[in-house]
Amino acid sequence: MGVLMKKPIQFPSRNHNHRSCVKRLLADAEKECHRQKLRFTLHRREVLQIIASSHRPLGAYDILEQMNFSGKRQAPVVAYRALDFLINLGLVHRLNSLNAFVACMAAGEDHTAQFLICRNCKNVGELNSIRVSEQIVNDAVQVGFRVDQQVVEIIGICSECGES
Amino acid sequence: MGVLMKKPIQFPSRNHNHRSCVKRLLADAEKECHRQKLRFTLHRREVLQIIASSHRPLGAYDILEQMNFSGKRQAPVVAYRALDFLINLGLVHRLNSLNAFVACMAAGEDHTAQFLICRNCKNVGELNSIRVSEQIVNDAVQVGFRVDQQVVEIIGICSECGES
DNA sequence: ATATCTATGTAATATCATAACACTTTAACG
DNA sequence: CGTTAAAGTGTTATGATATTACATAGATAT
Repeated sequence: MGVLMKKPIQFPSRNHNHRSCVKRLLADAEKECHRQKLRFTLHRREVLQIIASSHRPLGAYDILEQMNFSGKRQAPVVAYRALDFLINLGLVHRLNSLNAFVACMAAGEDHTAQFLICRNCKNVGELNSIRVSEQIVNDAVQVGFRVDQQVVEIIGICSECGES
Repeated sequence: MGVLMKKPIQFPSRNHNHRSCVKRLLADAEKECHRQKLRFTLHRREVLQIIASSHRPLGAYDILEQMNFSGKRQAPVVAYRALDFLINLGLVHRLNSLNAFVACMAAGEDHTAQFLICRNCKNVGELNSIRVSEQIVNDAVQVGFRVDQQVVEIIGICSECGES
């Protein structure tokens, strides 16, 4: 208990309403861009909105398909540029094991993202366990390895899908 | 100490001789294929040999380039088929964050592979900490998530590269 | 011998991601 | 303001990674 458990992150429920996620993320983005004097352009807003509207990871080309803001189909690079921006801002994460992207559920909280990926419903949650990340650093140090970045992606079955 | 530390896996030294790794892996492969009545064909042997000759991760097309056994250049699918086979056998691992492949350093030991990837020398070691994998399972269970598979890839600086 | 399963050869294509470069917009500053 | 520098966009092309489909060949079993 105590400091480690300050905010247990839930796996998103199956019929969870995304509207509040979208709203919160857009607000976070605006605030953060203002603070860092970065531009929250239309492409960037559009991509964030698309990603935040799903807790399923989306591929870059899935996102691209939904980018109909301007009416015409955009080139891939347009999506990738916006994604890079949002990832650097910490609002979007890339799932290496899926070549896909999800909105961050703990934006601004400075975390080492650890993902729970449900094989059944495809939803993604964040574990973000300080105990796990510290254990990794401790064990790596034992072999003289200095940790800069951790990729932790856990595949399994979420609670809702496991109930059946 | 005790059971957890039974075999601390070293990060491979920079000028480590790979010949013994290759030999051991090929022997493991033969043994395992014989046991499971699988065929250790020439393509499979060649790919394993190429991968085992490096502790740097190799892309599928890098491997393909070195597959000159038959003299002529092979189609990509040839490398991928052999890689799939070797991965299923547990002799090769895929690094999701690099889209690349490495030989397993703990073949046959039944482990959840966790990788240490040096940003500088590009060598890859295996951490394979039971404490880390158990911590992941424990923390996931807290949110009702059943873990089937773990992807743990740690990027940083190995001891040799950190000495400077 | 022949049926069956596994592996191979080959071509084509799908999927994911970046490079290069000209042009436009924004912000910053004298 | 007007000029300049930095950041963002549009467009085309290409690079990098991975799979599908299907015909053929080899191994194994009865």
